[in-house]
Amino acid sequence: MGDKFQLIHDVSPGTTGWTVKVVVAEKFSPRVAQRSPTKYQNLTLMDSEGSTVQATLYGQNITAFQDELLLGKTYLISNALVKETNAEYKAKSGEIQWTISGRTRIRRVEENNSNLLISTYSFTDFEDLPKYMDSNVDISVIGMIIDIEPRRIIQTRFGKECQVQDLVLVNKRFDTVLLTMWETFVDNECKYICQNLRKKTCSDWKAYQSLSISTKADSSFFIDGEFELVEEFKSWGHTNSEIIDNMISEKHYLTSTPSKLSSKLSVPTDEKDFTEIKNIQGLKTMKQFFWIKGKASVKVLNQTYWYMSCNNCNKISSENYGDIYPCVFCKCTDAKAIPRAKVYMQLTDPTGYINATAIGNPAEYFLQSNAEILMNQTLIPTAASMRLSMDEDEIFYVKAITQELSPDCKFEILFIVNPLQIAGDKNKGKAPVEHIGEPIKFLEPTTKRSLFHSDTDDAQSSKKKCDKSTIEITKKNQ
DNA sequence: CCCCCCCC
Repeated sequence: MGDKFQLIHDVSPGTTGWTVKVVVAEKFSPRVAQRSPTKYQNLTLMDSEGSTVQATLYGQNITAFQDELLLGKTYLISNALVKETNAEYKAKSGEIQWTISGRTRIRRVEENNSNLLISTYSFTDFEDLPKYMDSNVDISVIGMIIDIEPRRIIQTRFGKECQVQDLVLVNKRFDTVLLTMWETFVDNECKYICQNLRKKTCSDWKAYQSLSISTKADSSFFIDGEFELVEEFKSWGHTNSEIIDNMISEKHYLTSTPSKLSSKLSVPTDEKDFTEIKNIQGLKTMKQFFWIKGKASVKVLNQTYWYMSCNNCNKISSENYGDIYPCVFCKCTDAKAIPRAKVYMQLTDPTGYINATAIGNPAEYFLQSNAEILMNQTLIPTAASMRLSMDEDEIFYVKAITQELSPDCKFEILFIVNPLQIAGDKNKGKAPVEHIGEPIKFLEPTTKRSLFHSDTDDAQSSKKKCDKSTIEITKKNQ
């Protein structure tokens, strides 16, 4: 890791022009927020000195960046949103968190920093695992996955059905533990692990993973994340492939069955470790279209009237104007970064007002300007530089976006039509009316794909979510 | 058909 970049500690809220080189040290499962339909995903990023910062992705960014931010890989990151963690939730003050979004610039660096990652973890020996039962502390283990059992369905003591799948981990002393993956870990990690195991012949397995594990009070071990340290076991696995092959063919590790310990190991007892079904079902975004006749005006002068966008999909870009780049959202390889107008304004008619956003054409039409001018304008605008309010009524085609668990509606202006233009002239009826009268539309929640890997073909991964796995200690194999 | 920046 070089030193010509800033370190994580150098970056505070308000710091500008920074670039930090980081390794993705942990990548957690995406989750659905408890009190809103928002999906979020936390990452742990580590700089060259081993300092870490929590980075969070939201919504569509989770899938957009799933192949850009890979576990254990190194990146140059700039222009993340840096802020202090919410005082409501943080224990200590001054804790910093980065939000990764479309405007965050991320550049892959071909560096192997797995030694750095390893150096910051202390791994618990398999034989010491029982000590940590009930201790409720975080521990880490490192091992190589040498086998995976078929997935199975179990019933918890609460009668809930869960899908689980057992993995066999081996350490360098050839001790084994059985690691039970639960629920979404079966959908995500196990599927990936299976693929890698299947690809190889028995003597050449190279799907080495380690797992960070935390213990909970009910004696189970939960996996709450994943990291990957390939180098650690690569040569070891190769050197010892015969022994490992033999372990697998003899299935020594199955001489002790999980059921021996299963009475002590269970799914979480704490209700908040389960996601309530009401939080994940019926998460619909309701969209409704309608017309308004009234006036628009800018009430908040000090806003950004443009954003840099992909010329293919209009989504936000972290590139400079004119640059050709691969868009993470539409996957267009030669997208061009161009400015796009936007404006936040107030719509009024005699009965009241709403706040609304316009983007692209309607924004340019209302402001009587264009995106390039808006981009280059440095001062807070005045009525001389753009239109800030309307003198006469115009017609607005508005979309309402209601989030079921959110109290307020958001409005977006899709089209603006000047009544004079359609009054008895040839443009009449040419307003873009294809959405008129469109009934309420229910959309599926976004981002159904597995986050770690792009291979989720079964759609049942929308089932959620005790993102937990237990580890069960088996007898040593020899 | 996109902006905002959301969670523990």
